[in-house]
Amino acid sequence: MAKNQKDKPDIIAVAKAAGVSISTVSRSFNHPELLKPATRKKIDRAVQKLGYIRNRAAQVMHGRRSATIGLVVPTIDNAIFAELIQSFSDALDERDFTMLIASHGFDLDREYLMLRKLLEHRVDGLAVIGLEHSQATHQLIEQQGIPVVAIWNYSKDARLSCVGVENSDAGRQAARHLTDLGHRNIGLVFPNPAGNDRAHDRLRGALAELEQQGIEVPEEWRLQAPYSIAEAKRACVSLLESGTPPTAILCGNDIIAQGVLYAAQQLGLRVPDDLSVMGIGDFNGSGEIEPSLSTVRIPAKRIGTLAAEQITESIAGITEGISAIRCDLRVLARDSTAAPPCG
Amino acid sequence: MAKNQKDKPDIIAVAKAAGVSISTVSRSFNHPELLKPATRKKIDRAVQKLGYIRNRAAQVMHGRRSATIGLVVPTIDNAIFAELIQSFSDALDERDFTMLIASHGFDLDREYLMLRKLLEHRVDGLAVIGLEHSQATHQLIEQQGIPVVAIWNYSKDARLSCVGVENSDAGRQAARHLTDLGHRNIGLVFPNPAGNDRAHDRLRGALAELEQQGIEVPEEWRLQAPYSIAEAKRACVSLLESGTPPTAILCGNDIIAQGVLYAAQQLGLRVPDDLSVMGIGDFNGSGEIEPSLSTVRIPAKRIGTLAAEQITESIAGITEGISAIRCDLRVLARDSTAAPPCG
DNA sequence: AATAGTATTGCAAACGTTTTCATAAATTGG
DNA sequence: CCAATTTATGAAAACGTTTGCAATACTATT
Repeated sequence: MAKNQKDKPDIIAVAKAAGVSISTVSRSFNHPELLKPATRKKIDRAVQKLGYIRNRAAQVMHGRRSATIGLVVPTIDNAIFAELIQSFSDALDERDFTMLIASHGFDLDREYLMLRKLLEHRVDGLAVIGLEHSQATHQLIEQQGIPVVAIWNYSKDARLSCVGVENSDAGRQAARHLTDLGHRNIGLVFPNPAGNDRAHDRLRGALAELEQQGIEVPEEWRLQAPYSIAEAKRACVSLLESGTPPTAILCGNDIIAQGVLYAAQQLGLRVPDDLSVMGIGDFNGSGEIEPSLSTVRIPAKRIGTLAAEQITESIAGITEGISAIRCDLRVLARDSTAAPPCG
Repeated sequence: MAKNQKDKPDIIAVAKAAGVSISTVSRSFNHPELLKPATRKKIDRAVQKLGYIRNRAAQVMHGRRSATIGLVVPTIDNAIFAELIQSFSDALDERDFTMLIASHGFDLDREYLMLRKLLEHRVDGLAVIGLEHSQATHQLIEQQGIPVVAIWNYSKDARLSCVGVENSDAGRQAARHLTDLGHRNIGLVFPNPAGNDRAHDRLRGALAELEQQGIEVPEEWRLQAPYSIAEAKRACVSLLESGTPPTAILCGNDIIAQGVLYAAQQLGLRVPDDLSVMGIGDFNGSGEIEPSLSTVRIPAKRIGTLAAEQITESIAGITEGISAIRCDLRVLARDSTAAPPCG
């Protein structure tokens, strides 16, 4: 028989059933070593019988941790964020935390709202993506004095603790890989950098590297594409069909690169013979595409795990102040890039 | 200056600052229409000034909704679950709920633990994937009398409210598509069905359809692959290299299909001329792969949205009892399937 | 101007825990 | 066998809200 909403057993019911006081029951959960084994057993049996489940809300009210962490991401439905979220969640889980998650669709004003929402639930810590946030967000964090970790982007003098990679470096390395192969005519397909410091930094890094080598990228070779294979593919087709296509395309992430790869295939261009395609990210499956995608590996799993460690330690008071952890990048030269066609 | 953890302003501080009673402040949040506009303004200003954020935990203690829903999935890092999670989360968000999420890695015993964990946080409702769960899980749900929705799989006489598709039908339709094209030699690559009723049902449906048509699938053409492009690709290479490969491969989901596609490409097999590949799911990007993947479309977004509606309505008491919502499937015949090579 | 409503606001109990302090029980040493 | 510890348990305050009920301040009617 399904019980009615209201008659959820509470600690008092357990105490009665076990024939002990409330405090004793509470202790059996929080400091079991203080109880006589016999008492503990009595309580365990009562808990079992009644199907009692602790009420975290009541604990929180007493000033205890909520044992929850809030994560706010631009979007969940994104190969590499999904990988990150998974590892972050797993690592939290090992530490007995639960994850509250919210997404804002790359809108930093909505991000602020989501943070507030999570704060209402009294999360013990907060994780956000990237280091660029609205003024209101920074103020909120400052004011609440709650542990926060920024994931994905790294900067040695960040305002927030962070765990991530130097995205400008990712862009630089990707560009460098192409120029090392001899490319001088390079197209750029990146996401909209507004409110997305990862994309912004990558693009900046790539352009810096190219400029340093005296390479200029004409306006018509710079495309903007959202995070979508379909749209990247579509956007790219026109670029490749134009009279003078580049010999290589550098993409802001592997999803875009995948779209570009398919666009090339559709147009009958051979990769890498006719066109080199370079990604950033090394998403799940990037190594299995045919031709396998050259990319700059960003260790999503590792970042997620480290971020979880950082935030929980910060909550436990083990870590003090701001810490910045940089994860290494490395170019994975696979089969989608090669020297440009003889020229 | 970052405030100390402890001096978070509470409703009392706000009341003092606004020069009103605690109850009035509380009302300004929960029944603003009862307040004189002037009073409301005073309170708003005080809230603003102090940076007050409501404490949901205290509300929960008073018997109010926590405004949270717990979602337990096998894994977050999975193209189609990610899409589902996103739409579920978005729909919840519109209804002012927050999502707690946990994953169990296809281990139904861990699923039970996760549910308990979420219950400790007093979620107002619970969502799980599929209709197959451990005995303990069913008992827990029964006993707690909490609204639950099972997502992804549909059955007209399910023990739980559900929103999903008839997975056996998905398998059947996929098989049917191949046989309609004339295939009789069909390989099967599916995930491990243990604790995964979606995969199990699809496989069952496919086999039923094939059997009905007098087609038998030899043991060596039945492969098991996890949810991974890389592993599916690897597993499939050996099958395709064997002396007598099938003319078509039916895959348990689009990720596996993608792996199979790449395996074929790697081996120089032309799809669909030499080999047809059929997926199930219609993941993001499946239509853009070259060749575009034929598949059975499962409307993940729609399912997520409906599930969110169902669970929130059930919490609000609008819906009573068990309801089962079936979403339609349809075959998307794209470029990865064609008639078998002349035989 | 007095009365009857009605619109606002305040008081205090209740929600389910944890924890400090106090007390009772058990153990130890002499 | 008693005093002195040490161990195990209980009583009650506190946490930050919401809400039923009571009180007060208006408004509209006569």
